[in-house]
Amino acid sequence: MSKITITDVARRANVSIKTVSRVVNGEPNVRDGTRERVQQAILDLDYRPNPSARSLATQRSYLVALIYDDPDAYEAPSCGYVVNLQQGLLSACNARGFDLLIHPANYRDSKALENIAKMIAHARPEGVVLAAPLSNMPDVVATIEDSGTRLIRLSPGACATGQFVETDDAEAAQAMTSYLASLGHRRIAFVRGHAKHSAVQLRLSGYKAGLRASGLNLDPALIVDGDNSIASGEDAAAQLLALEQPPTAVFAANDDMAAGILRTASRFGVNVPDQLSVAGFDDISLAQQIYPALTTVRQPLRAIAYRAGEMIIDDVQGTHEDNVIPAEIVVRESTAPLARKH
Amino acid sequence: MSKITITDVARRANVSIKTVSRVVNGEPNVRDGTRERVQQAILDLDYRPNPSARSLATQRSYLVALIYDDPDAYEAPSCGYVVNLQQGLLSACNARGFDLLIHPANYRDSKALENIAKMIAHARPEGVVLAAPLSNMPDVVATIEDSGTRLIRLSPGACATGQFVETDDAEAAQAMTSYLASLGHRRIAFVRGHAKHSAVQLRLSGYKAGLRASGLNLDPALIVDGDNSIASGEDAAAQLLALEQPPTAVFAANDDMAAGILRTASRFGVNVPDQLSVAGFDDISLAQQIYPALTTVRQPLRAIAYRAGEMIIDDVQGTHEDNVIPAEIVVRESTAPLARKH
DNA sequence: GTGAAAGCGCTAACAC
DNA sequence: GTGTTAGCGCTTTCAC
Repeated sequence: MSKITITDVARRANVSIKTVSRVVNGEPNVRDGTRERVQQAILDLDYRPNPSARSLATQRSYLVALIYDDPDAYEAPSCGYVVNLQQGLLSACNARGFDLLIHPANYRDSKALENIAKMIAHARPEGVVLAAPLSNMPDVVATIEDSGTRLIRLSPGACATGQFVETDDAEAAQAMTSYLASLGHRRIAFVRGHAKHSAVQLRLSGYKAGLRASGLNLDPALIVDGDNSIASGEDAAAQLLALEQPPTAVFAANDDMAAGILRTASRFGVNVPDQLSVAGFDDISLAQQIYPALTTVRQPLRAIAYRAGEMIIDDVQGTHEDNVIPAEIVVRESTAPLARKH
Repeated sequence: MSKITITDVARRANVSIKTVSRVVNGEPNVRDGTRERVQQAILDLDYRPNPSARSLATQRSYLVALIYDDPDAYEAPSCGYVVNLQQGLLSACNARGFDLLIHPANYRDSKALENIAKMIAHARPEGVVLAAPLSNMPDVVATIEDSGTRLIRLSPGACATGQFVETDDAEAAQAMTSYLASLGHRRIAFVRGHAKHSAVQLRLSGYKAGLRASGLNLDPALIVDGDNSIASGEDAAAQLLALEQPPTAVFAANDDMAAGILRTASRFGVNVPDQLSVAGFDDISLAQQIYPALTTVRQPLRAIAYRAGEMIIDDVQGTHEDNVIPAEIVVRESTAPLARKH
């Protein structure tokens, strides 16, 4: 409990408290010599500005809040999502002397909106980062906006108004397709996801763009439907492997379906990746637990959250492009260069 | 940004700000009528005390910090641990008007201690909750104690000095053993974990106590060594199933070994749980992902963290017993009543 | 029971 | 360049 105040520093450096304040806040209009004297006094005394006093005087909280869907904690998958966002946002905050408030909101709870409003009214964060899928929910968005707090939404999907940060699913799918093509594959299949998922359409068009960019023709027989489940991946693979000219690579619109493809391949005695390359999307934890470990697309969650933090704290808007963070391709064991024909 | 201050409320209720302060803080010496008038004014105006002003005046921060080992975020297992602790602590904090500060510390980083000290000096939390395994590290503990902040350690293991909250591994192992006995099993084997792990000894003695409590004799042939790995679980199971009188239930000192036992059983054509019941310890995410899903012991992380929060905020010590939270037995598919002999 | 006044540690506005 | 003086919104004496 350092009881050292700005007055102590001022006395020791033989200046007024205002000058100390200037030095602490890096304001101009301080002679170099004075500045150094003050800095020395700060070091000597191990002075730390009192954040409450500062907040009170500036009418600012130096706080950012992260609101996310309350992960029903014993389920692992969503935990990774949350923890990554926390870390990314935390680095942005700490680098700027801000603190982070976390607020898990259970949207199935009727009091969720009330709790959010209460938290904002109580802690008065300078901005709120709203994670998906909450970022898609109009009432949640409205609640935060009504509070007058700055709001950055993460991957808001279709209704992308206001400020947001996201990854471009189409671009990522294109990159993965191009990656598969770069391995020499010419017959690259695509397994679509559930039609309702808005990202699905983007991933499909990214696949098409990837083919085009790689100078490959689109063969409609190589595009099959799935519904995001493992089972549908199994079915899709069975269908594809039964083709007269089966694909040498399959890109599934999510990891679960890719896992299903792996299963079918194993059942058909098709070796992955030697005879068939398989790629997924999302990088769920399953992706590295199955064998062969799945090559997939990963959202750069930390970078996304970091960017959101910057936007709030540095009060920047950024061009649309600044706020679309490219996804990463994670190459694991399920993809390999096309085997040469004999 | 509610700009309503205590003065506004005082004016509307025709009292002095001190009286409003009394009402807000539930202090005595306010006539009932006055109190009601003030409360009505607070509601009418939607008044929220300014936390910074309060902190400044009271010299308190109304903050609790949670320090945990920085989960290398893309690995799921540790995420669940962290998120559960956060949630438990958060509920304790929110219920008391406190906020939670999270501080992931990477102990492999040479600046970790410095960062912890910096966080404490900057934010001045009223207490720190230190999660395992950091709670075992003398330098981390010393850094926090030097700051003068109140410290509660979680599962500190051997060196349990000062205040801490933990689960009793021995008691939990005893409960699981008794549970297996209650299913009718008389030959219950135990697979020990890595000798270096301090909890291992406790789990073994809990097993022994469980047998005793259930009126079963200890058969040394039913206690085999493992090293906490899946492979060692496979070996142990092979050894146990080869016995003249094999066990009808196996309790492994951790989930990984239990998973290994499941594998061997499948290889031997032994059906789990019909012919063999298998139980683990820890409830790692793998436990519910494998088939059959594993019956296991789970640390009540939320309850532990909640208790730690209480200790800090309510400034209670609690008896040793209050601070030992019993683990939960999670019954899934890998255990069943002993099949009757024909 | 209630209120007036002082002060928590800082920044902002304005002198000098 | 530097210092003086008021607050920021609350709690805390201590008087009434």
